[in-house]
Amino acid sequence: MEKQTITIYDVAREAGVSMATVSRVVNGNPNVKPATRKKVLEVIDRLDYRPNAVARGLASKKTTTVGVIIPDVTNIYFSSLARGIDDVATMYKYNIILANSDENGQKEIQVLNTLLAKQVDGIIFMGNQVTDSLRHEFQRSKTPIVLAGSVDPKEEVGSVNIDYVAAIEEAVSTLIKHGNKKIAFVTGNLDDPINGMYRLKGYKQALNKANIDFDANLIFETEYSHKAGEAIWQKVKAAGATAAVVGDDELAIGLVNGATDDGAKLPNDFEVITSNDSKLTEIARPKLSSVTQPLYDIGAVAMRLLTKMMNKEEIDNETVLLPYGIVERGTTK
Amino acid sequence: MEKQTITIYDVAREAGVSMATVSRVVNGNPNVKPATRKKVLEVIDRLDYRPNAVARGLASKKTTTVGVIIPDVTNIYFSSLARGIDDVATMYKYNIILANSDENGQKEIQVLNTLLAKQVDGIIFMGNQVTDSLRHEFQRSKTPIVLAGSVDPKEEVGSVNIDYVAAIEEAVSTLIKHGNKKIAFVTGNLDDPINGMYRLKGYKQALNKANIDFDANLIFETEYSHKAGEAIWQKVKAAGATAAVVGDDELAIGLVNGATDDGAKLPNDFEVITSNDSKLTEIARPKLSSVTQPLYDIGAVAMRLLTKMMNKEEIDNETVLLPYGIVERGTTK
DNA sequence: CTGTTAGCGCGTTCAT
DNA sequence: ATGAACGCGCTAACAG
Repeated sequence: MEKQTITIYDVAREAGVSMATVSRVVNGNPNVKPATRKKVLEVIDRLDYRPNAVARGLASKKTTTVGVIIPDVTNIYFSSLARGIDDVATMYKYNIILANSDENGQKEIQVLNTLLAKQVDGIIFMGNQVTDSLRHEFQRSKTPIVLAGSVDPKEEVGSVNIDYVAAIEEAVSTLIKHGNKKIAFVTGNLDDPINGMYRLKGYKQALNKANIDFDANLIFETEYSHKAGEAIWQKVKAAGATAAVVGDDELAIGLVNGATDDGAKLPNDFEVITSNDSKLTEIARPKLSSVTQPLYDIGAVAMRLLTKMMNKEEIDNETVLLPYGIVERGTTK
Repeated sequence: MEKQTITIYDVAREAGVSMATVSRVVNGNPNVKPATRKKVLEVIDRLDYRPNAVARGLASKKTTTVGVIIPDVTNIYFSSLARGIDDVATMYKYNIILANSDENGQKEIQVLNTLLAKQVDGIIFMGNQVTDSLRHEFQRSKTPIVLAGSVDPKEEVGSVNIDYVAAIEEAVSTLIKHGNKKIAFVTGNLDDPINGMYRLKGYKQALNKANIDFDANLIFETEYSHKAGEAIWQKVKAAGATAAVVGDDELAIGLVNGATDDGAKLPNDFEVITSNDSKLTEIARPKLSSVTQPLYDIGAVAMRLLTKMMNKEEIDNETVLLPYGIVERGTTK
């Protein structure tokens, strides 16, 4: 199994120079006479030499690869972020090791450890919550980490997000303005601070400003899936809600479909505003009104931030908030 | 920047044994006296030692990571395959380097090269077509490669797919049985053999068996997006088609939405059968009838096949076809 | 069962 | 501008 074993040494010998010189031209070190550079380049080309990144990694202590922990690539919200991450990673000559965690705490720290063992230069984490054990692992490794579309209430690690509190407050206020008094809050795991702390807080604030009492029966915690959305419609309806803010697009479509299949006419009989503005919102019928957030950019900016950290550059702000908005499409009056 | 630099040497010294012994216990080599194993393990735990995978890779010439070239993670079809790939990769202790290619030939070979430079143990390729330059790169590296949901007409590289010819023939036949005579064939790039060769062949065969003349005006080549589907509806309609087989779910939903928004009632006014049976088919309204194919499994089996190749096991069949089917949901009578 | 000794392929001083 | 030599952390024979 002699895998392509042309080393820097072969090139050096063939070109009549030393390994050091070859290394220099490969790494673009200017201290090489143009003539010899040309000669070396030529040999490299002729021998079809390809630098071994592993050896390089060992010697330089840099792998030019970053780890990305993602709950599930199959979820359009996360895959959109991932795309942004990969694009700017590529832009900065990094590669991505992608690992699905299913938001399972144990898998997460497991994966984190193998990522660190592989000497990734940095890590981007997407997931429900930064548990203490996870934070512990983060800290004992000096590897830079940034959260994308995920939040650490203690703000001990860099992150890029939107202002979830304000976004949901605005969404709920919009619904209130449309005349709704009983607005369901349908979302995923409330252990995720994005749901249980921020979004819920925004929800309550909007209610408060409108002098509407908070009703715990209007809070629905479920999973991010179309099926879960369909299933929860009856409960939402039974609770007397006339509208809902939903934490995930797929879930929202499920709810909308559940309502529609049940004979409800949206948006007149029921209104919904979802949270991620993924492409699903335009695919659904009626199209989903939504909080807008720049998914691709969240990933892209997170990766950009990470490059700065890996590069030990000065960083003005470890936690960046990107702008959000509200678009009203077919599920609001 | 003293990154956690506890080496195998530190452990050896601290435990009063040689590096070799430490290496043995770390790698589960049975030739170690239980007592010393225990001692070493204890030191490893106390020192919080983590084997450096890069050094290991250099020494063993195995990185336990495989490269995955994907057109776009954001496309549910591919991300479904990716999920299957990652899951079995994890199962076999591999990690995945994920790289988006946008089906851009140049990016593909570019990415392929950096993957090889990083010494991945294997590669899974998803993409339109295996161009000659790509095949050239494949061959000059002795690295195992398998295609997932992608096809190489020359069958020179392993792959896992479904029988696209038969699947589409069956889909079209179903449409014909429903009384349709003018059936549009709406798909992506015809340069992709899956579209231009296999699916198209199945389409023609079905027509042929029903004695329906092939009409080139019913062939629509576009891109895999919802928008493209909406846009092409008017053309499909103008061509007089009463039904369509579509090569991508997002594209199909676009077509369906385009028709519906235009006042058509599906499935009575128009029928459509899509090709991937991704979760989008259940999300859309009406739900999409579809060729079914085990997306997750295609990825999983591809990865499994790759592990065998990396392991130099005997392989009975380099190109495996998984079963497909047809489900009729809301877009067929 | 355990220790010694070579590399793996490349980056990086330190001389020259 | 270029070369010699050492080391990155670990695996893999080979002895013992």
